[in-house]
Amino acid sequence: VPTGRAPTRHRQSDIALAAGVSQATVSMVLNGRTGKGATISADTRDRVLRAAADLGYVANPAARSLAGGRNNLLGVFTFESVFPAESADFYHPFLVGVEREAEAQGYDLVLFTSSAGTDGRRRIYRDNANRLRMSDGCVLLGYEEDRAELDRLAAEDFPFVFIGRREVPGQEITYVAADYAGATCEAVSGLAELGHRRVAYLGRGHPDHEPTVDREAGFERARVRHGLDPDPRLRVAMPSGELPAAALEELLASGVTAFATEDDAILRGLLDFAVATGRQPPDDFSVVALVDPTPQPLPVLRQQGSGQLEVSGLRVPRLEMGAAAVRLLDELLRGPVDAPARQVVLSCRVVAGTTTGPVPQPSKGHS
Amino acid sequence: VPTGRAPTRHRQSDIALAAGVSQATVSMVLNGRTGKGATISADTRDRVLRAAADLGYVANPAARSLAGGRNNLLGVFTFESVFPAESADFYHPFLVGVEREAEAQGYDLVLFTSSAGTDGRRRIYRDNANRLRMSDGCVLLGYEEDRAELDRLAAEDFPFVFIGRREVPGQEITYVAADYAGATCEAVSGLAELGHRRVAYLGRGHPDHEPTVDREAGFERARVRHGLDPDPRLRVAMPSGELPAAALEELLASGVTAFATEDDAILRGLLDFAVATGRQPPDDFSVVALVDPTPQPLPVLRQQGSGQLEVSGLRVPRLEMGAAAVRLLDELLRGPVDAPARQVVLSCRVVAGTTTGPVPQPSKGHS
DNA sequence: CTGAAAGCGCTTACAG
DNA sequence: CTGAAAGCGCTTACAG
Repeated sequence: VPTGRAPTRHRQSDIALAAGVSQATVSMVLNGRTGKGATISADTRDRVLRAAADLGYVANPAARSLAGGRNNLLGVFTFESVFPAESADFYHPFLVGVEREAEAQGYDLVLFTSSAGTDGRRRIYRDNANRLRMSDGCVLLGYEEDRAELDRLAAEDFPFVFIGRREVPGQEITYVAADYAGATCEAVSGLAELGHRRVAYLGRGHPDHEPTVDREAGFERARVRHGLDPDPRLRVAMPSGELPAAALEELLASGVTAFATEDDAILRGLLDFAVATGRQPPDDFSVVALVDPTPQPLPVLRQQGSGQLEVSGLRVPRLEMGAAAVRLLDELLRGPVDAPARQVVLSCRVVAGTTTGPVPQPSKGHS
Repeated sequence: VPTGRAPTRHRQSDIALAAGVSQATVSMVLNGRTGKGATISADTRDRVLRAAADLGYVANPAARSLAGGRNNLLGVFTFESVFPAESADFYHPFLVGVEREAEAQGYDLVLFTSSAGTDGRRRIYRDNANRLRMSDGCVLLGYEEDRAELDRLAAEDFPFVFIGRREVPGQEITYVAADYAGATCEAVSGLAELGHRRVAYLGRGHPDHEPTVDREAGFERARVRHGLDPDPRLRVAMPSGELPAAALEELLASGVTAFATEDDAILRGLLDFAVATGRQPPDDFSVVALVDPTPQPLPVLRQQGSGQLEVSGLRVPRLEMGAAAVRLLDELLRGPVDAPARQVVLSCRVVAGTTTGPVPQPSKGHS
């Protein structure tokens, strides 16, 4: 006998009593059930409805979902150690997209905030249990995902959608990704069309990370297509996100006229370098960013001409990706259990901003 | 017989089978039950725990809460029509506070995104059900709350905490509020100490809204304390948030030297008026804002001296309020069912910014 | 057209 | 120390 706090609430059996029908009939009326050879006389209907109104009846959602099997709850899980509820966070727009589409589809959202591990990283599996199962299905995101956890999750039959391309060995998983390869190719092609021939790729050099692989592939595609300099020294791996000024000077001295930056930290490092050395894109070199600059103020450049600094490069459709993830998850939940995994790839906008321009006049001879 | 995809999910009876015990024992072990004359042998405990881990067991939250147990799920509900996941939203910092404290306390969060009504307003009661009951308890927020719904919720015995002071007739509810009265008094007293005697209160004029009542009470306290002009025309009610320039001109002509603005729209309207008429706080009049200006750029004033424009006035401790709400809710959930409602009031910081200064020299005689 | 019954997955007295 | 049983409030075949 539970000690619950519920005694004040009425249940279907109370209505049934008041209306002089069975509890099952109350359920049917309240849910507007019709087909299945079940019809309710108008009279009964009215009595039930009136009794329900009189008693201020409210269905117990827990009981409802227990009986019906579904929660109407979509999970949101991120591997990032800080839940991206901060504004100006890179992940925030994904969440906004998820939330809007969840609203449109009539789902509530569970934010798995409880699962921070001792190291500050979030974990799916805690005490050897998968808390995501609290929800009907889950949207996952985060750059630094834990592959072991992801592999284990993929091995279960729990429905989930990753935001971002991720490959799990031996499994097909459902994801919604940005077309980093295509957009990078487009952005770098833009540089080539401006005349740039020695373009440096400044990246983290994570060879196992799909988003990096995609950008590098797009870069290579543009390089081949436009006959850009294949010099391997132009592929700069900077795992910490920092590159010494000396190395940048060396690249410039070697004839590099444009940079593609893989992430925000690298972009900012490059702009800081420009400020520190009195340089100015696009006069001294061009820059394309391979991901949106975050809204934090950018380093102020020497003189920004008439208008604002607008970084050239990709714009990841984060809102749309979040919304698409929810739609995919919804399809997963509605479809048959054995439906195949699906992959959706959304195009990025490529912006011609104020950080790209023609090849600067070489100070030293360079054809 | 439900058609769901649930059969893959393990339940306590599966563990019981695997561990060779009864389902009830599994429940006890999993819930760490001890007292009540119920003890479990270490051996049984281990077997159950191991089986649960092997099967990746996770409790069904609906079943748990139906049976009177707990979910570890805290709800977040806002009456605002757009869920405040947008950055730069007034409500966003509340949510960040809620989320951080939820993480600290080990709760997951349910965002009730599904409950948008046809009019775009969110509703607690939909399809005759209180969906909040999906969670163990709920944090509510939103300026334009629906009193009928709030009253109905208060009449139930569902645990919730409102962020903001709200009074429900005949009920004590638990809330965490900002001390608008005290902070408004402090801010207006600051004006008085600068010599202002005719201070206008620009508000929405919602006499039933507690935050408005509190600010007006604080204003009145300061007025009496400092012998400010009691002229009732200085209490300006502008329900739409807009006041015609002519009315502002009239106030200034009548000798008003300072304004207290109740919300962000009114503040911006006043600053726009200043820009449009070539005026400049604090040279031509002083302004204190009775709520934080949102991060959107403010109207650019004629000349902002050496530094930035910083609006004088209150700073609502929104993060702290969100966190406090979760702590209150946690106490409600841990405490006895009949524990009394609690009210927590947090102080606001009062900032002396760049929009307040000494009384301008009167253009027309005015003592 | 409506009722009796089973069952969703749990928690909690209550017997052993 | 552990099991059998009741019950939380619903939905849904299945009989009438």
